[in-house]
Amino acid sequence: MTAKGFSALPLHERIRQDIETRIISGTLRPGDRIPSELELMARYGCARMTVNKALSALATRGLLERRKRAGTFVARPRTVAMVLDVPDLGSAVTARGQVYAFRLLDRQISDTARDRQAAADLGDVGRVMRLTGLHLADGVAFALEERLINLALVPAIEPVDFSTEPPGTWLLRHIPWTEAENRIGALAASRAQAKVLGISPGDACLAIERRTWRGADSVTVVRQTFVAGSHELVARFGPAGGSPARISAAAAAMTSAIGTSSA
Amino acid sequence: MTAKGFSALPLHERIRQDIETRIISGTLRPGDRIPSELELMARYGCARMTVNKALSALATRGLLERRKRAGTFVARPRTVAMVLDVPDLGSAVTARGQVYAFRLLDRQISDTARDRQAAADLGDVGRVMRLTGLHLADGVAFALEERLINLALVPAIEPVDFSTEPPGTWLLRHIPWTEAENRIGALAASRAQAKVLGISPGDACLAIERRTWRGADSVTVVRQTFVAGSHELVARFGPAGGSPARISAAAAAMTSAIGTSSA
DNA sequence: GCTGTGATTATGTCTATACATATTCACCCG
DNA sequence: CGGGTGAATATGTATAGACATAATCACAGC
Repeated sequence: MTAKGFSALPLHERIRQDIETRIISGTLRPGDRIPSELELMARYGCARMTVNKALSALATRGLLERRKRAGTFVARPRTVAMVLDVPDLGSAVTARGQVYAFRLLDRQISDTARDRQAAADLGDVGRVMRLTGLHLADGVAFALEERLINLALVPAIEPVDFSTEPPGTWLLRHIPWTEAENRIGALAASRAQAKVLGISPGDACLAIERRTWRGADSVTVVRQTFVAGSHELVARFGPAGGSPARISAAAAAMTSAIGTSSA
Repeated sequence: MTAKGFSALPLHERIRQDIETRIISGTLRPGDRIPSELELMARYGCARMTVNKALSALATRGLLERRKRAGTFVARPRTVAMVLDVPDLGSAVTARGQVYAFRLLDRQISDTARDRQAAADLGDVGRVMRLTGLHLADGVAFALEERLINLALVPAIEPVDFSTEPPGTWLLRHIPWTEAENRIGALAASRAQAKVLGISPGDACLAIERRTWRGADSVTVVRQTFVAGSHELVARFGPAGGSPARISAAAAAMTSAIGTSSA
C-alpha cells in the first residue's frame, strides 16, 4: 500500500512491505528464492542490517524461510500456529455491555492423599481446594466452573471470599504462572450441569479445560462449561498490530448449506 | 570483555528470555519500568543494538510497551495470548494411527451476485465454489465441512478432484494467505448435519469457522462441525521451544465433580 | 564412480557510532 | 501563579565493519 506519498515509514518497514506485497500478489511464489541480502542492499541502496531487519521480520512471521549458504525462500505454508486470545470472563461480559457476576456454589478442602481424582489432576501435592461456581451475565448463568487449586502453592487463597472476585481473576492477579494449557472441546450437558446452568440434559456445551503450572508445580486445573452459543473463542494469525476492521464487517455467521437451521 | 560463554543461544535471545522470564514469573509486574537500554547494555555487557533487539522483540509480542523519553514498561495484559495449534485434519488422524479419508458430498459453482449468503461471507468477489464434504477416520465420519472458495483468487481449484486430497489441504499447499481467523464454539447438530455424521439431531458438536485472507481479499471460509469428543483443540503458553514432557503425563481427563457422567 | 574435505557463500550475530524523534521536565517569563 | 519554551533523555532508525556459523559446491583422492 504505502499510500503516504512521503517516506513516512522507516526504510526497513518499506522494504518489508515491498517484499510482502510481492509474496501476497503471487509475483513471488512459495519455494522461490529471493535475492541475497547483499543484492537487496545494493538494490535498495542501504546497509545490510536494514535489509536483514526486514527479512528477519518476515521470517519470524513465517512468510520467508532462511537457510545459511542456500539463501532466503518464500515459505511453503504448512500447519499453522495461531494466537488464541483467552480473555478474562468478567472483562468479556462487561465489554459486551452486560453485568457480570460470579456465584460460588461449593467449596471444599481436600487432600491428594485421599482424593484420587485431585491427585490425578494436580499430582501428589497435598492439600487442595475444590471450587464450584457459576458465571453470570445479566443474572443469567452462562458457564459452570469447576476448579482445583494447589494450596501448597497458593496458601493465601484459602480464606478468600469469592463474592467480589471469581477465583480465576484472583489467581491471575496474585499468582504468576509460567506455563498453561487449554484443551477445547464440546460435550453434552450432564443432568447436574444442566440443572445449575438452566438448560436441558444433553444440550451442547463448549468445554474448556485449563491447567497452569509454575515451574514444575501445578497451580490449578479448571474446567469451564459454556452453554452453546454463549461464548466463542477467537484465534488469529495475521499482520502484527491486531485485527483489521474488515473482520468485524465480515462477522455475519455462515449459515449452514446443509442444515437450513430454521430455528 | 564479551566473554563468549559457550551457550547455544545468541546473546539477544538470552536477554529476551531473561526479561521475559521475569515478567511471566511476576518479578516484574505490569506497569513496572525496566532499566533503560543504556543501563541494560552496561548490565549485560553488550552493545545497545543487542539490547534493542531483545526489547523490540518483546514489544512486538506485546509483553513490553515502549515510550520515547519515558522508558520501557511491562505491558498490562488485557487478554492472555496462547498459541493454538491448527493441525491438518488428515495428519492429525494419521498421527493417531487411524486411516483418514475425505468424501465430497456436494460441489456447486455460484456467484456472489446471486448468492447473497456467499456475498455475506466472502464479499462481492464474483464466482465462488461451494463445497460440502465429510472427514472420515477409519471409515467413520467425525467432521462435516462446508466451504466457500473465492474462485477469482483461486481459479486453479475449479477442476480439482478432491478424492485424493481434501480442499483444505489443497488450499494450504497451493495458496499462501496472510491472515486467518478461527472462531470456536459449540452447537447442537441440525437434522441434516446429524444425518450425514451418523449422530442424532441435537447432539453436541464442536464448531470451527475459519476465514482466510490474502491481502485484502477473502480466500475461503470454512465451517467444520465435529462430533463431540472426536476432536480437541490444544492451546499452550509456555517456554519457547515446544511442549514440556509433563503435559502428556498430565493428560488424564478431569472428571466432573458435579456431573458423575455415568455414560 | 563414490566419498571426504576444504573453499565458498549467505545468513546470523555483535559492535560502535551517529543522528532522528518524541516526550518529559525544569526553568523562565509574562 | 500559569503557561510556554527549550534542554535533557530514552527510544527509533540507520550505517559500516567484523567475525561466526552452517550449508553447499567443487575438486581431489581412493
